[in-house]
Amino acid sequence: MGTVTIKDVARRADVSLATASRVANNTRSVDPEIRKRVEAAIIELGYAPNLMARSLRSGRTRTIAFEVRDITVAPLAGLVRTAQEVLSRDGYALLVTTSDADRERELAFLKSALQRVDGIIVTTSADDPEIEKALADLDMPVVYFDRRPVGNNDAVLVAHGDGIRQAVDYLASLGHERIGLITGAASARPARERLSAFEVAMRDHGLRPEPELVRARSFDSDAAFMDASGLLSLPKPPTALIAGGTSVLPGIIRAAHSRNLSIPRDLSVIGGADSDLASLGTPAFTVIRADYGAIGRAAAEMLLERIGAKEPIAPREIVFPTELVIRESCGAPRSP
Amino acid sequence: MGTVTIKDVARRADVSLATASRVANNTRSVDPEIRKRVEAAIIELGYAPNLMARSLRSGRTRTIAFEVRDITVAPLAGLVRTAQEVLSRDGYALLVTTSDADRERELAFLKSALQRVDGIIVTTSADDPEIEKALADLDMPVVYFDRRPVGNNDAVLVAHGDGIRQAVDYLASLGHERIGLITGAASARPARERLSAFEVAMRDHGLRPEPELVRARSFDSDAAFMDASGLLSLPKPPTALIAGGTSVLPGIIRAAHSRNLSIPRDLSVIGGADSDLASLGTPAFTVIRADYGAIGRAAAEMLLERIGAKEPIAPREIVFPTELVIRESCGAPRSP
DNA sequence: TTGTACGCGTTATCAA
DNA sequence: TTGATAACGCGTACAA
Repeated sequence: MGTVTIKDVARRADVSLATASRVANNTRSVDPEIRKRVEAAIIELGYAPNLMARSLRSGRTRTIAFEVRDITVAPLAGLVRTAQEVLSRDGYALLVTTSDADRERELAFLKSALQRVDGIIVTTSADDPEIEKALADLDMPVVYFDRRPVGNNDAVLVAHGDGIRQAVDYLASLGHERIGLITGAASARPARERLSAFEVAMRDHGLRPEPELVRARSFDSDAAFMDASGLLSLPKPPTALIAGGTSVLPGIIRAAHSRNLSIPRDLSVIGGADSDLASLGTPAFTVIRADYGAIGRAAAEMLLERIGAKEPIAPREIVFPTELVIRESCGAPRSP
Repeated sequence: MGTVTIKDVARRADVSLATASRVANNTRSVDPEIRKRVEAAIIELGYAPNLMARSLRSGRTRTIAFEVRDITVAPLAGLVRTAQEVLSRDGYALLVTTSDADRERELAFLKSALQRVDGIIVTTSADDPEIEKALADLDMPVVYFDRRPVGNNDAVLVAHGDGIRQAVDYLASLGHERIGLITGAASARPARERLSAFEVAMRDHGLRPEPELVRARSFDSDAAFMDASGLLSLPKPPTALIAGGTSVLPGIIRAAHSRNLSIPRDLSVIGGADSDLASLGTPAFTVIRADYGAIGRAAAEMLLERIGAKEPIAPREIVFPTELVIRESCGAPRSP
């Protein structure tokens, strides 16, 4: 099909290029009758503005980039899904990159994004001065997920600390004293929040947070398996384990199975996010839940607001609550 | 930062615009010394070509669109993940859309993609003349997932039929005769393949595929729950259930739980894809597995080949095998 | 209110 | 081999 341009529309409606453009963009006022004529031409010819030409002119691309650590992690996929719903409603396309938290790939992505998008949503939350600088240099709106915003930007955050507190409260109420925590590296906010909340919550219950019962290394399932195995083979193993991250629960379950430990009889377990495995596994797992769909929506909405704003907007942070969904994976500690 | 254009490079190197462009694009031959000078200027100024201008000129965007039914379905997310790895290696960005198999959204997406991308990967596999037409009209390379290609295009397919055959063979070998199948609507190839393979496989074992034991409605987990509940409340319920789709297994498990049926004692179950729930649930579930990562890679590679091809390429289809991973969710049928 | 003309940054064509 | 120049399609400043 020979592409139809605004020129064709103008010719067909027998008006100038400029007038046709004005009608197409609803800018300035145009004589009602002429407007009718142009609109008819647009429809007849099936005119659609050339996005690249428009972007070149305006500097806007109507595209958003979403940098996600790993799209196969269900809550993150949920984030992408709802963000995309919101964005497409406003005619924005969504560019997705899985970075695997790899610095080089993140930097390459940011570089390529610069020209392609009007704004960015970032989920990789490790602190890294170089990446922070790259993001700051971008000079475009950024929404941070689970990370303090850099520069004049927004953030959507999960109250991971509250989640851990809820979990510790619950376990303590069941009588647990040796509680273990497995989470990601402390260089990222989610793990950091969990670690410090863990410590405070334990103390509040008059318990000593034993350093040997805490592992903060990786959100990866295999790493969690090894961490859990290590904890469970301690001379004095924990009686309860909290998963500080989505993929940690599978690792803990594998470790428990491999040692023939029964949950919750031998070990109480709290998952870091809800999932099919958590709700339908045996036992059904008590989990720390957050509404990732709502977070994705909020991130997209904040970004669009900021992109469309005439006046500068002060940095905003929205903290989303966690909820402890109590199921059957926790019981009283086994008598020593 | 004041954008640096090729004009600036030309001025700095004291050459014409054209020459600078030639060096930047490595097109035509350029005097070695001049080339040196221009390259130096490019580096000094930190020149990066403007993608929009380049796209406007060339008609290429170095972007691929990936239309996925639901990004939160793990195997599909895996597809996106590996496809993106391959694409980004070649400098391509990836536009992702979750369509929810909604016709309107798919059509809108295709329309918006037309201008934004050089090629498309499509996973929604329902037959729909209007969408097929839209895809054909697109006049750009398309790779179809789990669907016969339309026009001069490629497809990556899962051997769903083989998977069902493997499942039926296995269940028959355990002595099952009343085997049920729950899968999606037959308007999509994956379900269609499963249904016909099911019928053939059953007959091959001298069994009658009872229509009342087959449900082909939706891949959705809630729908699967209702379908499974219906089957299990039949006067003569099935002794084994095959999940023909990723999200069907959770539905079946819920239905079994709600009726206090024990797997595999009261009911044998085979999952439609591997997952945390399948491998770590109780019992561990026998599943039909496929390598979705490999499929995503293949799809991306075929698309890039076709985009870069000078000569027309004949339509290709790659069929990926399934493997029955035997675990503990199947046993002999309960004596009637 | 309308039209003319320019520039956004590239790449490609055509002479020199 | 190099350089001037014309598009690509659009939006808008400026003039009418």
